[in-house]
Amino acid sequence: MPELPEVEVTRRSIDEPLRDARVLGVRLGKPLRWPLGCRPESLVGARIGPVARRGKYLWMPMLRDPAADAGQAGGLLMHLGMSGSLSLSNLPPPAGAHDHFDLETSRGLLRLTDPRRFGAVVWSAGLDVAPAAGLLASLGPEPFDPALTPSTFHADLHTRRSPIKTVLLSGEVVVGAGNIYACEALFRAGIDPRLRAHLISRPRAARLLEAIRSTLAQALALGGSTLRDFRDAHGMNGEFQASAAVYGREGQACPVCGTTVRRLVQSQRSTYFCGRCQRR
DNA sequence: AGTTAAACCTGGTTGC
DNA sequence: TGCAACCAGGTTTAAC
Repeated sequence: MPELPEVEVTRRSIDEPLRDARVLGVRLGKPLRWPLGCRPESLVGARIGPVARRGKYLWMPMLRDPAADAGQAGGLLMHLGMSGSLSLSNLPPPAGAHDHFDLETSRGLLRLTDPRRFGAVVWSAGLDVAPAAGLLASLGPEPFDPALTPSTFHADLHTRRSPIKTVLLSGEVVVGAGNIYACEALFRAGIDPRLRAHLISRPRAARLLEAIRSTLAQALALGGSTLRDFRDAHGMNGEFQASAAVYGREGQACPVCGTTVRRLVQSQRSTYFCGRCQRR
């Protein structure tokens, strides 16, 4: 479910409601991708700081007041995997079969529901995202980072020989575009997803960067994409999927030229594209 | 070293 | 109706 827009929508839906909330308890369900990395009880008493995002990861600071608090300061690095979503509620229903992490706080219960359990909640000591860098080390720049320019983007693409679709999915050149938005951005940029990244010209790289930004920005404004089950922490679904030109539309007419949208498999993921609008 | 397959899981949909 | 096969928003790990 969650690419950058969905994760950011989620972040915005929990940041303010949980600000300065106290952790009252933790409940763990089945194992997620990685172990929590600390005793669940050790989180009790912490104060939740501003929730941040890096790529598709969320960072929730667990602050301590040194005066009368022996607990360790750090934070929780959270990932929604393929099927995860967070919900925040004052009257939560009993934990279901797919509810694998509950953070009981003074401002409601934050719950991670994740049927496939590709998601994660990992403790990391330290007050910033950076120390949790083990998992974040290979991430490329944020799509809206001003330091990411057509020049740097083009230079990075120039070092990759894989198909551009695969390179975008790797998140090593720019983070945030998953399968839906990589397909949509390539469509908007008029680039064939099979084109090897290093062969992309400077002007086309500039156009692709702009397409990635406009696609992610539009998705964010529409609350993300809800293909099956994505919801923000208040239960609101996204609306971007209705705006998708090619994703999930194999066999349908391209909205621009009418050519039949095709599907192919790259890196074991479906790629949707228009063979006429998108060129090598 | 760089690129590609396999793996982690569950559930919904499709087709015989 | 039953059951096998395939599909799904991600990312690490192992293998060419």
